[in-house]
Amino acid sequence: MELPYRLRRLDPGSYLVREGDLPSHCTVLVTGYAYRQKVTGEGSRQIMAICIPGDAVDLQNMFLDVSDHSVQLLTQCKVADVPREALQELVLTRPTIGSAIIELTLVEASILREWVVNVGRRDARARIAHILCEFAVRLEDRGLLTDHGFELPMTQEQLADATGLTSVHVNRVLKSLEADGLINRRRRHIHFDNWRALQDAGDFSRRYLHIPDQDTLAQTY
Amino acid sequence: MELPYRLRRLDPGSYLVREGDLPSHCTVLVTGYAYRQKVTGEGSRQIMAICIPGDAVDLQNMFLDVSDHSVQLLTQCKVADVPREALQELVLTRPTIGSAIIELTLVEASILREWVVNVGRRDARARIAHILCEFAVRLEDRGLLTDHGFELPMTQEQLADATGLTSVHVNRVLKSLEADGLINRRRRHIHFDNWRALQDAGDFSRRYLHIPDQDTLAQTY
DNA sequence: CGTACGTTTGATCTTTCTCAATAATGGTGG
DNA sequence: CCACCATTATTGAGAAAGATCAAACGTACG
Repeated sequence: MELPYRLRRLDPGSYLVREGDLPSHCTVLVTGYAYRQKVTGEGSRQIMAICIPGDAVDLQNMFLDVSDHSVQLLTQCKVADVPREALQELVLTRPTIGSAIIELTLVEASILREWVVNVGRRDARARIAHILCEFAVRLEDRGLLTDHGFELPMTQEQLADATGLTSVHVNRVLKSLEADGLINRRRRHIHFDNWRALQDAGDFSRRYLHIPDQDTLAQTY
Repeated sequence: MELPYRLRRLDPGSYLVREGDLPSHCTVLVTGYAYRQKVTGEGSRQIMAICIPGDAVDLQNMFLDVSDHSVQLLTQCKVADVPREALQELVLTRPTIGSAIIELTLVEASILREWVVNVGRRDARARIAHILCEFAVRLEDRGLLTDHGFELPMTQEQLADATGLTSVHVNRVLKSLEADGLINRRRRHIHFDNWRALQDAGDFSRRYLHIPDQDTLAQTY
């Protein structure tokens, strides 16, 4: 399958899609990180997903009309834009690809369900631990995990908007997780000192990510 | 398209899928209501979606492996089971159907994103108002809205589990919404006394539901 | 070297939870 | 039809997690 595409390099803070847009192409993150976001009438922001390299950012907009949320870059990114029509065409001519897209979308929905649980029914400590675990496992699946840690590409305020907390409280929880020996921080770099305990603290199970591979994080501990 | 199916009638509380299952068929709700649910390690429950008549309940399980959540009935239901293979086959032979399923799944994801916002960044009053609005508009779309109200098929405890609150607090908020003249309750029946104000209170906009039709609720007020 | 942004910390305040008890409501068997 | 039982709804009082406000401290970067 040879899809037409165009490469772009964008700076942190750029929008890939804005709520209300009617985008003409589907963007794939080649390198860098982004997040899906919505702002309430009151003006507070909620982040509903972190996009990592390899993620298709707006399948939504290929098959639906007006975008229901925004996607903003966390870091400098290289992205590939695929025209909307090309993708729609591909789904119709190659049903196998259609199935693959259904699968991608279903996994995304599964992750969203877990986010609802995280934000709705876990306390602050578990929420933070959970999001760290999720991020680590997803990165690992893409081969982006350095030894037992990673570079968290977001500020504590963004972490707060992803967990439904305030940045002040996120800070306190991070410090507490560190004090308890679950993680280790050097600037934005998170190292897992006790992966097992962090998973427990976050009530984390990787089932909902639907990643078939072996859990090497678990193996090395 | 003539899909093979089997009809069943089930009682409230029955499970259509359990987390961890590997279901062999996809269920469609013909009549009655259900919800998607997950239970945390601490034992608290979060409801992530309400299924209404006409909803396909586990597309998830058609294309993914082990189920990541449970689906339980709110009311007595009539359901149709379609074999997993039949549906997978259909997607491959009829790409148009594949596109339609992608679309369904994307809308479901959009609703989930809004739930994350609701539970993560709105206060109790707005959460309740929002979920009532969402339910009303979805029912309206299926032609299930009686004049300007509907029969809420869930207890206040279930409403609490859907909004990340406690049943006690849900009760207080409902009473306050009623006291302020936004809604009217007779047993489980909710009547919208001031649809405009309820939408405002819930920070509700129907965009994320991706329903093309006109908003008749708005027209009649 | 200064400015902007992000992090850290402390003190106080609010929303929502918890615990507990009472009142409706609906369904059931006699 | 009625008494009884199990849910569900309602209400009050006190407790707690997390928010808010405010300030100080780092660190990167132009």
